Amino acid sequence: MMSRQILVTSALPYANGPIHIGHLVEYIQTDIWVRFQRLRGHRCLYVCADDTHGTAIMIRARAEGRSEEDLIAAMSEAHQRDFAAFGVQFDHYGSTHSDENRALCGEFWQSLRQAGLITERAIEQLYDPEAKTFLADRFVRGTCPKCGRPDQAGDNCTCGHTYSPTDLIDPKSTLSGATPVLRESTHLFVQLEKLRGFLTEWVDSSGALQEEIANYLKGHFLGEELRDWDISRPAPYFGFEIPDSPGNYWYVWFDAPIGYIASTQQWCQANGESLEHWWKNEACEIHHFIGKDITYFHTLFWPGMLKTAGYSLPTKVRIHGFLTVNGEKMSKRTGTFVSAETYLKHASPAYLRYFYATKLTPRVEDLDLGLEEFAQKVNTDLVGKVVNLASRVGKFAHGTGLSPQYPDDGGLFQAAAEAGHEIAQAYEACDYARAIRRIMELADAANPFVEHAKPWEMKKDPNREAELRDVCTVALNLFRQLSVYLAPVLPDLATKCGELLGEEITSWDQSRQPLLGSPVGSFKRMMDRIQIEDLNKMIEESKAQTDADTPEGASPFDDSDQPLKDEPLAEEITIDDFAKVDLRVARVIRAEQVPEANKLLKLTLSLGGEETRQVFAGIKAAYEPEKLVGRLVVMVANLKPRKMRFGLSEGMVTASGPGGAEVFLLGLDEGAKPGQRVH
RNA sequence: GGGGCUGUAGCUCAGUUGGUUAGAGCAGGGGACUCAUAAUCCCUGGGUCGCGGGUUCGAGUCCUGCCAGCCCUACCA
Repeated sequence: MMSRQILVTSALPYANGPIHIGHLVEYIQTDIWVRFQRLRGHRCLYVCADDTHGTAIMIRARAEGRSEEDLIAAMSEAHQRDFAAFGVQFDHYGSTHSDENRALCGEFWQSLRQAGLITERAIEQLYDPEAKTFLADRFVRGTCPKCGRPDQAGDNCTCGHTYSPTDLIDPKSTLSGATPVLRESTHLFVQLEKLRGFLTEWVDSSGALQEEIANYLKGHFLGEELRDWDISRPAPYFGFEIPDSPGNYWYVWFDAPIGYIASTQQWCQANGESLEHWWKNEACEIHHFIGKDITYFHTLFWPGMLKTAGYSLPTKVRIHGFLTVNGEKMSKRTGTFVSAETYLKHASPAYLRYFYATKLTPRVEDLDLGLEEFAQKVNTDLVGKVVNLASRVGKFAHGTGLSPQYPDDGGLFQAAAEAGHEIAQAYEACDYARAIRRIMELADAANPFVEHAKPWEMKKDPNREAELRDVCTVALNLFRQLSVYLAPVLPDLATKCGELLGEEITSWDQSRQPLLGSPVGSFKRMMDRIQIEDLNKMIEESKAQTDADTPEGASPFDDSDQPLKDEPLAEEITIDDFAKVDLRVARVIRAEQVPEANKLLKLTLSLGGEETRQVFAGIKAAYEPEKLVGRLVVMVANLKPRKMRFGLSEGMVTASGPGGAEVFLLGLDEGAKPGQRVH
């Protein structure tokens, strides 16, 4: 087999927070791939770095009263410690805040200038006069211009409306509380449209992208004119100042991917290699592992930049989905937002590596960590099947050693050796789920062999020692094959296997030849079962950390303060004001879909007797019409009727919640009668 | 509304270019064993392959319409 030269990257984690189990999907996925390539004898360089620039870092450093450099150094250390603990082995871990990166950014910039891709224009942006900084959308809050809700984010409201922060009524800076002013500044843009020909061709036929991603890009971006990419930010900004545009800085997404190259360069300098050999060499493959959220930076801007600057284009951009826990988005409130550090206190990194491997496919699908499934899979597959194989003959084998010739095992070893091709293909294609499935089939075939051979009976008969040794030889060699195949995922298990059998596992080909005639070390427990209680404790601890972040404490209920933050209390009113609103108990007597409406249901409400009202309610995503019929609701009965596209709405049904599927109708206790007023 | 993806046993998923009675693991039920971390082994129940059309001698697999879910994006309130 020809040895390949491969450069691999994972996305650069942002230096604004700790690594959590969601990040780890990607780093574990990448690390498995890298270890696999090395086991196959390929030359593989794995580089990464902290992504350190941008307003968020600047703000956080200020808030903590220290320099940005100080903050990012501490973060980098924490990140690297977490990665190391999970067995993620980089050849080099750099930082985008490095001299090498600054120089490379300058080089890319020059190329873009020379290619005539840079343009300038003035844009208006909100500016915080107290904090003396321009405000990114998320640092502005104000009243929604559409629905009038106060304290909404800079780019969209909980009502679903999207707008520009300059449209907000009464905007406030979240940094200082000051009222931002509109200020004009010059921004620099990359005219991506000029690269359309190249990008279309690359997306279509380079083979670098998963099919669904290529479809998405073609349907979504390349279908219309590509917008200019705003690539600069005015001072103050933590980043690199643009040499030929004083007072302006490269936007963090310009220098972040260049950080891949800068980090490689640092490694090259330390190891006496040339950067060109890795980044301007057709023989060198380049693989980027990223999450779906940063797809378009890596599949449009980045190839465009590389092409313009004369660097190699990615061989593959391998995009994965997000992590969900117990079927839901990770959330601090439910304790499923687990940091790497917290995880490590409760469970072994090997478990997570294995579980992720069983779930990872080449598709851009979200991956669910069901805690029950997690524990069950690790306990059954790894402890019950794989390690058990060694565990059950370990004691016998220590006495006998391995047979000088490989005994008849009914073809098990041979079959497993042949399965190696298929397993390798699956690893190569990032289809770890498939690889693991095949490996577990082998483990499933191995245990019955021991069962039927009954080594424990042989042990009792001194005349059968040779037979016993043969059984051990088979079981341990099958175990060794599994360890080789699992080595990319479980390097520690491979190490322990190597120690037990006296030969380190360093190559995939070790799965093809049995180990014979050598002594066997004393068996040591290789892996423990997960206790589900440990995982529960992990969740509890994560939850507790969140509570600690929001002091108040001592409440027996752990309701979040977020709803109140999202929608603060309205101004005081008198009882007479309240009396103007006529709230009535009503019974839903009909509930229908409105075919043309996305969010609305058409309700017919009875106020008792013959009195009915037709009301359109935005609760389609939250309620099925059939289940509403018959129930009591509270309606605003004296609201001025409103003509809507679908008909007249003669009132309003009361409910809480931000909208969408999270809408909760007000209910009534037993005994209430339609038509009764709510006081 | 537009785009992308998904929909196969209770759960997690496999089903290669369409080809015999649709598979695995786990969970469930029954039994066996004791070397092993209440591990293992044997047997076993369970599916109108989201729904409807079409192409075909033959469709989970191809085409089409619809439904549901997730994501992106827009609009409407």
